[in-house]
Amino acid sequence: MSNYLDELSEIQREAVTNTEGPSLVIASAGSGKTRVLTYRIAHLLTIGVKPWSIMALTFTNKAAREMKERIAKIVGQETASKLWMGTFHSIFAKILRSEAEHLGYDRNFTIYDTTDSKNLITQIIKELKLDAQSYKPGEILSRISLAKNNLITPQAYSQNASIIQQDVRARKGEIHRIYTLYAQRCKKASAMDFDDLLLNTNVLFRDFPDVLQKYQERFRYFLVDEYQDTNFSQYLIVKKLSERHRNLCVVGDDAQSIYSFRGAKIENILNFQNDYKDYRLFKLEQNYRSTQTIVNAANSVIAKNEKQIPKIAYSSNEEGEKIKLISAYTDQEEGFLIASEILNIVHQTHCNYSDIAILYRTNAQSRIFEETLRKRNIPYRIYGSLSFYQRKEIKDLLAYIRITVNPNDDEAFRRVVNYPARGIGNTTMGHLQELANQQGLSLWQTVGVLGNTTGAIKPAAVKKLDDFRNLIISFQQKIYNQDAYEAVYHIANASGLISDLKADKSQEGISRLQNIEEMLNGIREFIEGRKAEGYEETVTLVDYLENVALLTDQDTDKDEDNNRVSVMTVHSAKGLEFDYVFLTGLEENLFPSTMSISSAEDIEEERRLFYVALTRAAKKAFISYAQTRFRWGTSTNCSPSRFIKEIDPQYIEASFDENQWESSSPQNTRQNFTQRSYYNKPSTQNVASTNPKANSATISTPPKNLKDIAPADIRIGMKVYHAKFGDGIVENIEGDGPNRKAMVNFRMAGSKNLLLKFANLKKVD
DNA sequence: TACTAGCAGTGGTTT
DNA sequence: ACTGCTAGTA
Repeated sequence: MSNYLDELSEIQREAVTNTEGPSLVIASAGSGKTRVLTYRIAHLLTIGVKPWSIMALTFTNKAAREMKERIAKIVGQETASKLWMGTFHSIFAKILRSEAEHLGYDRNFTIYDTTDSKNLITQIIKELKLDAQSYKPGEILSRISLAKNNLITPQAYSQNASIIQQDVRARKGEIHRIYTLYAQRCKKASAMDFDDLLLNTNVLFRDFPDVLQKYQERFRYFLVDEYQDTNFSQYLIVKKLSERHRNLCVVGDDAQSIYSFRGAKIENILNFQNDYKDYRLFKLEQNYRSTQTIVNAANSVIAKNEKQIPKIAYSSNEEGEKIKLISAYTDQEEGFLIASEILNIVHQTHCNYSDIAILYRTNAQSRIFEETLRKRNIPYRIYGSLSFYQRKEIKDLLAYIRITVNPNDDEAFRRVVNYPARGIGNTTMGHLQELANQQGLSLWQTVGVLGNTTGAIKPAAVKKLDDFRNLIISFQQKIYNQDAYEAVYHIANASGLISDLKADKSQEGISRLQNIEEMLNGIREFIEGRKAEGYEETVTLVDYLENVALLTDQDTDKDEDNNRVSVMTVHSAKGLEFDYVFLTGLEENLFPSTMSISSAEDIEEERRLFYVALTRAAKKAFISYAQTRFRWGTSTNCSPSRFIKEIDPQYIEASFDENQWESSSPQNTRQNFTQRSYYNKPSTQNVASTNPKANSATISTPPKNLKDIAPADIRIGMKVYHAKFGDGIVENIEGDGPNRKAMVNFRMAGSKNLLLKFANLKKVD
């Protein structure tokens, strides 16, 4: 630990040791940014700064956790765990909870996720009887989000003539009313959405100077990672908090700003010098990660952007291999070719699967890689996409937990009031909502005063609502004296959720029940984790809920078997590195995305995204595109991305030939290529001895055959189930006659993984 | 009120 | 392809 400074280059060391005053670290890709951040914090601790006076803001929970682990190795677990390190959202959620009363919120406020927000907006649009065609919840939400990130309150929104005019021109003149109602409803439900966590922090600091002062005094050193991706709201929080001690170190790279859709302002980093005239600038330009070929290729592309801080990114590593272009007839073939390529790499270099990543622009592309990797027995892990916490049954259970902790949480109320069925239908709920609106109460509070009103809701329905209310009250009595596991176990049973799932004998039902079990296990692990950290009191439901609201799938990384190929979006690959990287789907209208091609600014962002993707690679990059791709149900023709052409050709293995592209017939059918890819790569050792004919024939028409199979016996582990197939692909057929066996690749409902199972075929054509 | 089938709309990246 | 909603039926 004494020689940690020796591991740094001169410029890195300066960035680490110049701890006082404002500093801007421009860190281009692979320049050791994380190392600088961790060592800077370690250095602060070494020179005697108290851990709880350091606030380090990262972009993802994962980044925070990894950094914490690295710091712990230098200064010890004990000290590291006292740092205030996390995402903006999690750090300020923590602060908001302890200051909630100032803002008129319950300490146990709920955090609404995007789905909750959209549901609420849908509800409001209905109540206002607005045209569903022009008012789409997703769009409205992003408009509201944008406003919040720029600290425009509903009131300010309604009074801002130019905003209103813009809305009216877009035939969405009522957005200000939706925004106002939305904010009111959230408040009434004691709920904050993601943007509120930042907005309300700003409100807190604006309206309660003594509170601001308290935190200004407490935190003496600030570090902000990925500064180019902060929005105005985040910018202002940091600015205000650091005003007192002025020890602010921001780290970022304008070339990697890829979150403007979420309000990020690249100007924050470009204009840092305006706010802090006495700032010190550290430019980390040497790339220690990638080969010269990769760095130069990436530079040749990003040079096309107008907006940027001048810098020279260079590599002193070996020249390395050229980028390999992979051209596929279809998206399926793209998957197969990449799988083959991966097997080759592993075979030739003996690297780990975990040194390889497949990156794509949209989550929708993940499915094909899932299937093709599965078929070649290549272990993989998909990040993002449908998160565990997005699944129906998990959301249901979470809703029960939420309403128990915060009964005013209307979205949770609506979700579970009639699940499992309690005879409280739309009619009753419609009346209840109306009453709640009239009286300015939450749904929960409204049920509480129903006895006093003689209204539309019939006594039978009132009784049912009361029963539901009493059920939740009985849960509430458990939350402070039981630990989270016991409480949730009780809730899952007493709510009827478990028996409802048990009654469902289908594949779906079984899988859902397993997910509930998994969640309960997760809670147990959470409790143990807390205790390991030295937390002595009972770990309650409230503790758990606080933790879980801001978790994403990527945070539940179990280290069981880590030797897997990483499969993820380019966005979530930010900050990571791999020896071998596959950039996939490099086609116009996909990467760059359709939505961005009309605006120069958006194209620049896509180009930065491409830059981020390419610079993830340390040793070799592969770029693939398909000539036809299944999108929105049908096959569409695609042309290769402009970004391929923007790479200086000297860095590409086979020079890109447009003619070859044009002349090849896009009419190649699925069957043609499927056979082709199978025959090209006949049974590698990983593929079970398959009959290629059976493969190509069945792959082309999966669902039809599967209908013939049902009901089938499916073996999962040691158990055999009668299952109805939803979707799947017949992988291989063995034997003969009416009772042949099939190896079937199918997806359990709600599960993101494909499972390879055997099924007894009743009848197959 | 609960359940099902059929239909329409949608498809971007994330805390 | 996939979800979420609506209408029709039990």
